[in-house]
Amino acid sequence: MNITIADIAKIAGVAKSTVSRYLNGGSVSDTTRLKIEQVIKETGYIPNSFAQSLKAKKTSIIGVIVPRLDSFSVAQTVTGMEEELRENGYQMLIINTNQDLSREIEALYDLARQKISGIVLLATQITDFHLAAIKEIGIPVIFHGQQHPDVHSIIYNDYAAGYEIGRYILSKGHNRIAYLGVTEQDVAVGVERKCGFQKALKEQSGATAQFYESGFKVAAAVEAASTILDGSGQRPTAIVCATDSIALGVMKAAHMKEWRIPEDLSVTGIGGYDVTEVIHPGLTTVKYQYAAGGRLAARHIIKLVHDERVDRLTVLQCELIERESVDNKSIHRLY
Amino acid sequence: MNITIADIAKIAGVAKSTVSRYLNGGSVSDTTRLKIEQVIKETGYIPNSFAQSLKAKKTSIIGVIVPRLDSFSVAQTVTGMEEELRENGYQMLIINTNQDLSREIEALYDLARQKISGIVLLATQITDFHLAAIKEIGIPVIFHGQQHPDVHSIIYNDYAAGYEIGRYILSKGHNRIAYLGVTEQDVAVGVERKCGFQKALKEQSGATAQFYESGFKVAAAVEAASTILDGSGQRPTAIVCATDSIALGVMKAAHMKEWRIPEDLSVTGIGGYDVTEVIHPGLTTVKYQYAAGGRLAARHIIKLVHDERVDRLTVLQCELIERESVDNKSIHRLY
DNA sequence: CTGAAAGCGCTTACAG
DNA sequence: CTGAAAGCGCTTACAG
Repeated sequence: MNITIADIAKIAGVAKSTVSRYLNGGSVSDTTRLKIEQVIKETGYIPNSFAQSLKAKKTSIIGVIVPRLDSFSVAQTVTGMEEELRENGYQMLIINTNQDLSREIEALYDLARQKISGIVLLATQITDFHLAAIKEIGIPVIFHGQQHPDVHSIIYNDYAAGYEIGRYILSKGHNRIAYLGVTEQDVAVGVERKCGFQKALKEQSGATAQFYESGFKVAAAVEAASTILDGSGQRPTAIVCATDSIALGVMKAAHMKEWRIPEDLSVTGIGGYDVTEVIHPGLTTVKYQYAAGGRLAARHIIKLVHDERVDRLTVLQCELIERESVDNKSIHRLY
Repeated sequence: MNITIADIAKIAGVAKSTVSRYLNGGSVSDTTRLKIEQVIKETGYIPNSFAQSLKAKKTSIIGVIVPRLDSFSVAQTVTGMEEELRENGYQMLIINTNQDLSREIEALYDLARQKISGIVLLATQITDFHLAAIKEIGIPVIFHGQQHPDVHSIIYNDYAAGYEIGRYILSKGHNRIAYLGVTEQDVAVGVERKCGFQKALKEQSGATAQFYESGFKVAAAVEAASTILDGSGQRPTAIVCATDSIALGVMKAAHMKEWRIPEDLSVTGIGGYDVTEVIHPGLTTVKYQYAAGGRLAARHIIKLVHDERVDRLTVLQCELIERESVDNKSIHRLY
């Protein structure tokens, strides 16, 4: 393992620079090429990429900072990103911050120290510390999932997603709706989706909604939903959820109370996780193309690394998927 | 960004070696320390980790080779691994091979070239090429999920999992059972689990089972299950599935045909994915501690990197979780 | 405590 | 086509 280019050169009876030239596709005579090739094969020589990078002053590694790995959206995004990166000769270094914002900042500096070529940050919140770090490290960074005017960003159209799902649920005649969202600190998921929904609500005279908040995990949603369903006031006919995970939690809470879906309660999600298609009843939701989003982020960061122009902001569209979790209240039932 | 230790030294009026010593916690006088600290702060100096690694001849990066990222088990495993690695000052470089075995071999060499300290391979199949590569690169490698006597391995007790689930389903009075497994090329999932199940079967006189094979994905399982359920022969009262994903597919197929679970068909999985708890009815399965397995793999690879002793083979136990997807045929129903 | 010098393994002009 | 030499940015004995 400790064979260096000098060893190869000595054994092959040539100069180091010749070996290096061979390695990098420079012109070498057939005889020396054959000789070098053989020695490399015999010795099992593997170039030391540090030394290479030390000269080249960069790696072909893209850093990806994620808040967690065990989430459908992140896993899909990262999968798409990895494929695109690999196809373009880049590797992916994943840093999982476990939802710790300060760790995101650290990660930014860490990656810079390692002369990563570029960074994609799957953001949940953007703070001044983020912006300061990005400015200081001076390597290309892309936000994915959240946006900021100073940084290249790729987002999903969360506002449209909320709006579509709102229009849909209202078109089905629901007017006692509970909206189960998440913290407003998450602009994309907590604010945009809700605002989109509210816009739909405003357009429909006579419709009202109650707004609630849940954590991101299924267990938190189960709890939040139980509170809503046990509520003393008017019971909602539908719960609109900011994410599919939350919708899953709501469905579970409903099952536990033996409410039927959609007869007793309609439920919608946002995200389009695979599992929403598999469960019964299938969940009506808005599908996000996470893998495609990941690929796009990869393509953009590669362009930035090559100093090519990239749109400051890219908005990815999404699509309503109608399944069986919403009851139609606007037609008269036969029985 | 191009500030080097030499710049710091010049500005601070000291030698490079002094700066280096400061950086590495060597003894420096208070005055020079203060001076250096200030210059570093002013310039925003970030050490070049290539140069560092070039001397140190190693990184603190562990490579993790995975067949895919968008799977519950992989995501959990990797999450656990990343936490343990980070807590010990290591970073994780993930390579996703997208189920392509030859890419696993490439990845092994790639990682070696980058002087990764160690490698964890989430294996599905082990070939001679793997073994040859591992021998050649000469850095520590751990198999996770599959075993081989020549390589440090961490596996789950797949045989016991199959056995437990077999005993359980038999104890519930099922005797027309379909076992829906996967390719035997995957020793852990395709062979071990099935053999465990078969052992349970042999111990119970009069019980028989039909064996079928499915792909790993839900969609493949839906198809396989449809074939079983439409079969001309005796219909099974239970389908035992080699993974939770397959069980999810079976449940979906059953719903599509309006078979009730568990009344018309019992279903079991193996894996213990989060979603199996959330769906209705809850899936009876065998829970694998994926995150803990990932942490353990991380701990082991770190030990190997430090030349410490590690058991050649570690077998992780798992636990039956009884939920609502299995009917009890051995009691007389009241109606 | 501090500094000059050599070296980690590679690449890159520059001569020949 | 080939080789000698300098240099990438850092660390590490070795003197002082």
